[in-house]
Amino acid sequence: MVNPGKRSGRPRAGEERLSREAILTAALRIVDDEGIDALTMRRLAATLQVNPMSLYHHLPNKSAVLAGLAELVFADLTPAEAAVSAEAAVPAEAAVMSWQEQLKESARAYRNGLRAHPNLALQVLADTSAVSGVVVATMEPFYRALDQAGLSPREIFEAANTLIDFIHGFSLGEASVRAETFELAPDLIARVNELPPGKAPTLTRIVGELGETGLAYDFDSGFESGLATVTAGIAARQR
Amino acid sequence: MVNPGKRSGRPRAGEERLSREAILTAALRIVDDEGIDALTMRRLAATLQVNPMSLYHHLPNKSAVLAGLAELVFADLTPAEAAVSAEAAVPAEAAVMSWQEQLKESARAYRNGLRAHPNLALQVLADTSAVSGVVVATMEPFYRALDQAGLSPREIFEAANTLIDFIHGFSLGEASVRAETFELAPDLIARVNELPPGKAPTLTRIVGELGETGLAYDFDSGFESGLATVTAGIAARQR
DNA sequence: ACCTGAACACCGTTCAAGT
DNA sequence: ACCTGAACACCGTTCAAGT
Repeated sequence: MVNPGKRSGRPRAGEERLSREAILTAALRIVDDEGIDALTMRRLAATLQVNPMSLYHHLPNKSAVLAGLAELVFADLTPAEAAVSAEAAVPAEAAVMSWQEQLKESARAYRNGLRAHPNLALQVLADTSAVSGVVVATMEPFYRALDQAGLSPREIFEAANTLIDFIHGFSLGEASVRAETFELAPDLIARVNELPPGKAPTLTRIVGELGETGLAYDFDSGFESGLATVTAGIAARQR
Repeated sequence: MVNPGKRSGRPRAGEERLSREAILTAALRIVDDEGIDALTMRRLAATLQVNPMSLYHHLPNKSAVLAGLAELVFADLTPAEAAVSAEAAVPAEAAVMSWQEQLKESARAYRNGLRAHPNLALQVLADTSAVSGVVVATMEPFYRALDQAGLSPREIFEAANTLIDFIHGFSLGEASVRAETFELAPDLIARVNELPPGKAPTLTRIVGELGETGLAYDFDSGFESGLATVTAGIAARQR
């Protein structure tokens, strides 16, 4: 008679049962609202008004929950047109975009997908496991754009990896800042000024000159700059 | 009389005392040998033959231990010549290297530094906090090479960020594989073959063609490829 | 000043028992 | 089949007490 909120035994008829999907949805909510550390099996069970052990009937352990969340994020990240049948997939505007612009658009979408759940980004980037088929489907737009650039299969493969690595590294920094920790770029100036003189002379000089012209760093322009560089590098190697 | 290995009270004269450095060294050993999950305050104290609470006199909490480890890794990563005085720092061979080759060499050294402690890579990349001055000193070789390329301060800043983001993303994938999880590139072929047909047509076709020519992926060549692309991109934007 | 012991408020997970 | 209660073997950390 204690714990009136807790059901016991089999659920009442017509009541929604516990399911892998319901568990993952609740877990994602906790992570989005309170961060990754707030996600514990006991806490998760409590929000579902269920015994902690009930979860283990739908997911084998906690790391399966985390892997499931990573999968959810990548599922959202898979572009809508990929779900449509093969041929009619390319939207009208895509036809008039250069392959460079297509590649950049794909990269922006990928980054935005990772930003949708900042508290989970680290987990997703680290644990690219479990992601099953979902994560590879995510790479389709990159391959499509690079295919139009007339690269060889090997070159497409390597160019896609390079671009994705850049996005991952960038997103890592971006996620770290959101997680209230330090990041290389924005705090750079302050840090450099604290360095012992002579420790990094070129860095000190360049950053000093940057400061004079008034450096306004933001992630969006940083991303665009990197994207332009990587794309130009791919184009340069193509010729 | 129980726990004969445990000292109690003040340490005997002449015996080495507990210190922040001794704690971090022991912690790094545990992480290198048994992985990041094996590092607990209690376990750490046990290997130091000390009460768990003794650690808290030298480090405020566990995350300070992890931050300290990240700092250790970056300290090893700082190039030796940076410690020398400013002017005479550049070694003889550097003078004959092109800025591109200097940049690539710096990138290789940075990657190798991150690989030195694979079990810690994720922590280091995620928690770039705490790294204090150590991490920014790490960027000096990149700035030195880019400065020789004749870029503007702003361009140097952005190019360095882009290259470092690429290395971080690449190292993340590399570390994940060592941590026995899945990574995008090597397992790609197997994964693609399991995709529902029509889900990612270009990807499927390209990877299929890759398989025919016999794809042998390894991280070293993947890194070199990405490095060449990013460097070419920087050079292309320079002109 | 530095170290310790006991205690608090948590964890993830196993296992046997309920309906 | 699905859910539960109690229990096990851990955690990080606070606090008061020892030397």
